[in-house]
Amino acid sequence: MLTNRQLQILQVIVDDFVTSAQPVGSRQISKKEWITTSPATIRNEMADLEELGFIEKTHTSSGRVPSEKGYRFYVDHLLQPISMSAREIGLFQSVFKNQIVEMEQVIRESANILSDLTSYTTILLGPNVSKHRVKRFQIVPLSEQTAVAIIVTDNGHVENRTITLPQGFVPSDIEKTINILNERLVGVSLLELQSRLELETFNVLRQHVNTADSFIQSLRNVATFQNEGKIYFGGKTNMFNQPEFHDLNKVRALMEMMEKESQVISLFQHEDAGIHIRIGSENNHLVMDDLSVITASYSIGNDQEGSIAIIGPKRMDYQRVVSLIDVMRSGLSGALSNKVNDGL
Amino acid sequence: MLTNRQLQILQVIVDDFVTSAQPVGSRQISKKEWITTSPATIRNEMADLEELGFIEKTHTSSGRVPSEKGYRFYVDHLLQPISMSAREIGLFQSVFKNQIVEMEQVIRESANILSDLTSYTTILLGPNVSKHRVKRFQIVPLSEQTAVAIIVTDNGHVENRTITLPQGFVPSDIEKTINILNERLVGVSLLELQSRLELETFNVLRQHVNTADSFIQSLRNVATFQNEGKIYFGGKTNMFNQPEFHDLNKVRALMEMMEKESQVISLFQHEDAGIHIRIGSENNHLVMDDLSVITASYSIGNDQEGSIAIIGPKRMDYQRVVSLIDVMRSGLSGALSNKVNDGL
DNA sequence: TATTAGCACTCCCTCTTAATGAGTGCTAAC
DNA sequence: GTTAGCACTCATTAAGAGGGAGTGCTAATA
Repeated sequence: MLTNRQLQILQVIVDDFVTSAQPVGSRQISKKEWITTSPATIRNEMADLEELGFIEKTHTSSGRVPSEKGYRFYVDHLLQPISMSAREIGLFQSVFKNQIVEMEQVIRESANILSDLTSYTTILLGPNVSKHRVKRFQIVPLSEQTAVAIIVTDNGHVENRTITLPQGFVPSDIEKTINILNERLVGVSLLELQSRLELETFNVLRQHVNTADSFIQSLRNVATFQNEGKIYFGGKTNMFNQPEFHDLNKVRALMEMMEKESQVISLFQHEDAGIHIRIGSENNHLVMDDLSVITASYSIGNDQEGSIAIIGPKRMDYQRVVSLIDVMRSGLSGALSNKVNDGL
Repeated sequence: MLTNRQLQILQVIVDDFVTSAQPVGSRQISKKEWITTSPATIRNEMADLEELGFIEKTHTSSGRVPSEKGYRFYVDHLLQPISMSAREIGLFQSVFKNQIVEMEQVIRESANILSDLTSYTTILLGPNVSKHRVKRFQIVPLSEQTAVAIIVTDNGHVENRTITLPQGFVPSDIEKTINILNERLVGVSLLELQSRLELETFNVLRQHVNTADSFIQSLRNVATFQNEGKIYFGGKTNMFNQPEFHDLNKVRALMEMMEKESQVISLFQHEDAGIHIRIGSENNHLVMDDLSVITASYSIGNDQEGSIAIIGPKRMDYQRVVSLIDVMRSGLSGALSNKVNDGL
């Protein structure tokens, strides 16, 4: 168990290192007015803290730097919520109050604001469409052989695919197909759509419509959706400002990671909802060893969610980011749920 | 006018510098088997070439490097088409032959292949939708107040917007609106759509439908499209491999540029069609001073086009890239025009 | 007259060395 | 338990030396 004085010292080390990016020495700590002991005493305490694994040296005679364990302890025990400045609050309100029409735009703006305020990189995961429910099917023929199939969901999301029509398919066949699909599948969630099609709808189609297997295959494709929401980035190049990223290889690795959708998505995986902080190697990804990720999820209406992530150096201003992400999550939830209730 | 020997020497300097990224010295040039003169003579010629502005030194006693004027001359007069390897041809065919369904996917893959083959960054501009023609309007109500308006174009492209319905708008009003829109606007290009709405359709609507000005405003929004095609990137991080980009600030500036849509679009602006090469400062953009951009356009069907750009260091393998981009342009044009003819 | 060998000179790059300074750990005194 | 004092470590910076690649010029050569 850490003594009070050790807690104080650990806190100063983390806080100072977060702002300066320089190893923190005993003299520097002793300068804080609320620290009354001499540098020598602090050095003894630091030796203990190091032995316990909370801080480490960059070389034999350097100041101390928080270890991952140190950050973890700081995040778990020393973090205190801070309040936001008027300017920040204003910025948030500008996105949410401003009657913005499209959900997509709200999310996009949010990502930018968050990255501006933190000067870290922000990733927003849009809501997963798989819980939307079908509102309407439509098939619009383009030519003898092709048509566009459209699904409108209860949230106003529109999915569309180009499909191939069977030989000899006539307009009345299209009408019939549309009717069958709408009769049977309106209200079904996109997640269930595939299985519902297989289990019943295809059979009905085969009975009533001059159809072909290739057409059914096309419809199968229509019902296949991306499993995850769309990804929005804010401040992709912000990491260039961080001194720990003055190394080209690191920047490069990070940039490459962000180009790969699956790797980005994996940053968001969590057992439960709430605000999560993953520090350095806790991300289980070599590229992320020097980075921390703070994630939270926001909700839209009753059962849909999206996620927010802020990626910064391990030496991240956790207090601030946690506060900001919390405000953003509730702001987004509020703004977007309203839209849903309005039927949008 | 340059002598034959000067042409030869300039060519060697450009070719060698392109592959090695190192200033080229007289001795190195004299080693080429088809160069028969001694280093001393070559030095004299180089002094002349330098005076004429085609090459320059990085410092007093360094080898020579092509100047922008030198590259320009090389590109205009010394470039010879090269043939592609079997492997490369195979790669291209895999995108175009493979019966890929969605146009978007073909474009995306093309960007990746091109960046893989060149190890530069590729940008593809999707076709501009403004020349598509309306195939069908659809309005799907979501709630009392909101609905989704959908436009399907003759190419199978789907545009959609959420709109607000006027108070007291009933289903039959929606039916009427859909009919009016489809009667009057099918076949109109998206470019003209706005003006056609204003000139006639809105008046008809006002006569037949219990409508409101807010509704008309919504429809106006529906007819507003992005002016340019979608942007696809390939090999965004390839520039990290180029030795001239071992400077963090340059990489950063480039990355930031690529995040800004308008700046990316401006790379494509050209008076006429065909393959264009812009070298360094010819791009009129500070960030691009060390970069060259080769652009070409591809066509889809009769009157739509998209563009291809390859961004590399000024020290770019112009011959190869020009060949590749030319193959890609005709391949893309062929593949996508077929799709259009199939009605897709 | 065009070409070339020879040579002094320039500038970059790398390696070494020395000086500086921030910070530590330990010991002994308070 | 705390602290002053001091020897020690290591990163960082600056200055200097040596080597190498390449040039420009001059004088000799074909």
